[in-house]
Amino acid sequence: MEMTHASVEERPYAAAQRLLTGAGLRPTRQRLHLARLLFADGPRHLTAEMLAQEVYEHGLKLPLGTVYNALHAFARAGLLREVAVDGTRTWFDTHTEPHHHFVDANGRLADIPAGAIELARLPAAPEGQEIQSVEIVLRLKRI
Amino acid sequence: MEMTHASVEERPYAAAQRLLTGAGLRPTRQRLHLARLLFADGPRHLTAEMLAQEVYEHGLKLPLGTVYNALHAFARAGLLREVAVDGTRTWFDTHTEPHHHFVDANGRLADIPAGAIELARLPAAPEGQEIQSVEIVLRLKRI
DNA sequence: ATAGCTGCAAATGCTTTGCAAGGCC
DNA sequence: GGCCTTGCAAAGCATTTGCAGCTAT
Repeated sequence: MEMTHASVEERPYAAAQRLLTGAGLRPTRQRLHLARLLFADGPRHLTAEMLAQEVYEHGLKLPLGTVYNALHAFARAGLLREVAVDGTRTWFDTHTEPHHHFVDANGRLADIPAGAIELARLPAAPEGQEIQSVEIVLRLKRI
Repeated sequence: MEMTHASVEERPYAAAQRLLTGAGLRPTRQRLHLARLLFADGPRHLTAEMLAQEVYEHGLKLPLGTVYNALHAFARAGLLREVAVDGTRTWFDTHTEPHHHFVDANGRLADIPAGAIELARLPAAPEGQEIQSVEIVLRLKRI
């Protein structure tokens, strides 16, 4: 009787469960909620606060600290990527392949489609170092 | 007698004075000090705190708030450029021409020489917007 | 059982702001 | 004199941390 009820509630989390377990993360209730919101649809760009707000709108309330902890755990596990494009807040991107971003006048992010931007030449890295990543940001303004 | 003494002390500030006045900024004592440190030599990348520390080492002590005010005034006047490459602090760059940056493992910035990096293709900006700037960051790691 | 999470609240670090006093034109 | 800037301290924000209690394995 518990079983039946539980399975109805938990089925939607099955994908999230696999995702977390596969990444070596404990599938806690909080993380499952977050993963479901993050990875249900296509690529997303959001801040911890935006995500906490979404959680809240879905009827659960998570402390911001927990949301940060989870997001960092996800990022460490390779499920998310942190993007630093403005000095004030951290964006988390569910799209983890190398790609670049538009930043609009309000500071919102959008992916630049793969292949739409291309480098013709890269400098050599300074002595004793190597290039780890290339990040291109195109800042937009309204016409 | 005042005259002579003053001129000896103020001569080093002549260039800074012209710079500020030319940019429409009042050449206050604090700004002159800062401008002298910032623009004496080649391109520099620093944070408000680093600059305040330098001021202190030169025998004057400026509140951080004043340093921030001055840096923002300089940036508004086009003497500096703010660079957001990490989510925690704001870098100020004395090099105002369009150019790109290396960010090393410690978060320190270095200019990428003009021409060492080149774009082959840019995406179209989304509807109703246009590209204002292109910012490329090459993150480095130690080998 | 136990290593790892969560919740909460306090702490942190950078940056901004308010406002009275001071300085430049 | 009038407006802008400074100094100082307090406030603001996003983020992190400490720690007791909980939970997944």
